[in-house]
Amino acid sequence: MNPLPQSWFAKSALTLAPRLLGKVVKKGSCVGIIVETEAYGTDPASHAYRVTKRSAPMRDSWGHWYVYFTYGMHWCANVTSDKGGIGAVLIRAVEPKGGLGTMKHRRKTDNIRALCSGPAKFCQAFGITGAQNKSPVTDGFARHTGRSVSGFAIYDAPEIPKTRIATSPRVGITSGTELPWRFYIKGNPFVSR
DNA sequence: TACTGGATTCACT
DNA sequence: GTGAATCCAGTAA
Repeated sequence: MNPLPQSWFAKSALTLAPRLLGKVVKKGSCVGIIVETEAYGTDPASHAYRVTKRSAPMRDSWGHWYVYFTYGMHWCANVTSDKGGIGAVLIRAVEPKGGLGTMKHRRKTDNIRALCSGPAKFCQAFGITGAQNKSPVTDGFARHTGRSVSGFAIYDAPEIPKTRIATSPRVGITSGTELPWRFYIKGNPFVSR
């Protein structure tokens, strides 16, 4: 299984979000399949709407992790996208495939369906914090530059057939005029509510 | 410097 | 279905 190359992420967030479904995310012993993503356009609710010091990784690069802290207690992991633009795709849910013991310990639950079925749950289960912010999504990039490998990467996997992908605008976020788009694998029990 | 609000989660009713 | 927990980033003054 090969890490996705940096160039693979040089597409718009709306294009990238459904194509990330089915890809494999690994960090240390933890392994999972991405089953739900979310893409924002120019919604004022999006961190990309106004580039600040915090959201600068979205402007400066693509194919990097953009990890931010929210609600005083949760981390959320995004993959930066949009070559020549500004954007990121939020990883909302992952189907656990490896390192379940570690995930259960971090999440303090034995309920496998509750391990990664939410953006903050995913970060907690995988031990993702601000330390991973701005690190490249691909191990290959790290090797190429000689930087230390983050150990936190997305690996290639067969495309999910479009017929298995569902799309729905996210409700409940009313600050903007444009709703973020949620993509998920139909029937997968690990997607968030 | 102080204040406000948030891409969430979970316990409780 | 509702509300509390919690603290950082952004903004206004």
